[in-house]
Amino acid sequence: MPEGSTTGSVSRAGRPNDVRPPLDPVDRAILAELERDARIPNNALAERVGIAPSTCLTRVRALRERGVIRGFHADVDPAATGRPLQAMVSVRLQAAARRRMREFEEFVTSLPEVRDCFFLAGVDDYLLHVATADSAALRDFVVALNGREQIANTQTSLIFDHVRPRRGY
Amino acid sequence: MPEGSTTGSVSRAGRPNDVRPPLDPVDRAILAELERDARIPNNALAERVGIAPSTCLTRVRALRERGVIRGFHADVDPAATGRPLQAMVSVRLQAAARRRMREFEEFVTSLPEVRDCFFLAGVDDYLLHVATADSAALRDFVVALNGREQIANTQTSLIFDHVRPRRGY
DNA sequence: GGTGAAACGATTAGCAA
DNA sequence: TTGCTAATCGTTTCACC
Repeated sequence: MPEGSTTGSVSRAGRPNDVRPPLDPVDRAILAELERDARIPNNALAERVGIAPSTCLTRVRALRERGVIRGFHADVDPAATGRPLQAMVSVRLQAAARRRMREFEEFVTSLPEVRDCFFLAGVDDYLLHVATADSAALRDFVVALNGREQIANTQTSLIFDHVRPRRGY
Repeated sequence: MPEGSTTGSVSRAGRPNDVRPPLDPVDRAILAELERDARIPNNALAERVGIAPSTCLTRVRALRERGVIRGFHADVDPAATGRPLQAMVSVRLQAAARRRMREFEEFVTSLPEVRDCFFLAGVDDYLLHVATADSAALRDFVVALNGREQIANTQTSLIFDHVRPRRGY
């Protein structure tokens, strides 16, 4: 890979080891399409964004390798798998327990009820997005959380609805 | 939870048009795999869950048609697309504005900063998961929200980290 | 629910801009 | 360096067991 003279004319003389070229409009179109439907065939994706299939494949692979695309996931309806009740549980740790936050994170992410764990800067330390079978299961979950001496208090809000906007890039 | 025929005690074949048979262990294995990697080839998926490829394809299609799988989405790193700063913004509406919640939802889901919008039962009405370029952009977003007369108040917490546990079914 | 052949899409190598 | 074309390879589909 020749680094010497050829790149000099265009390169923004900043980081010689820059492996993160900016996303061009085609990359952004690819991201928008794959976020909408991660299983669109490469042919169809290429046509939608206006490039050849092989080029499209190369770009998608590059986006994965650069970490722009972190993965592809199925969106499974929690209600269909026996967890129709969702809630947000904010958690405040005991001041002394903040030295063992890793331990807490490993604990909560091992619980089957927890869908997401956000580590926050604010009055609360964590926000947990949980899904349970019913209100009794949710109560059991919260009671179990509060039973750990690391935890100062929790506050639970039921989720009536969850909208995930279509994102454009 | 293979307990032989004991499920009959709760879910009876009462509805002749029941198009939602319970998920069997193979279905659950398929869901777990597709949630982990939505782009796994059908062959590999079939082998992992121990059925023939054609059967696997039929099951995946059925799971989609039944709404158990709601879609497949790429997970795009917000930082790589110019939005490295994430926050949770809780929103309380004016009492009078609760009759026009649809309007509010359509507004916030049209904003490019908003990744998720949760409609809550609790002290706050909404929780917004947002991603912005920097703290100035976040401030502008919150100021713009508070500028709408529907909104009573907001509270913003920065997100330091977000862990998405691997879910098993 | 499984099998095999035909149809389709994905991938690679080599070429053109 | 990037994108295109064409041949190979693997995957999906469908009729049938």
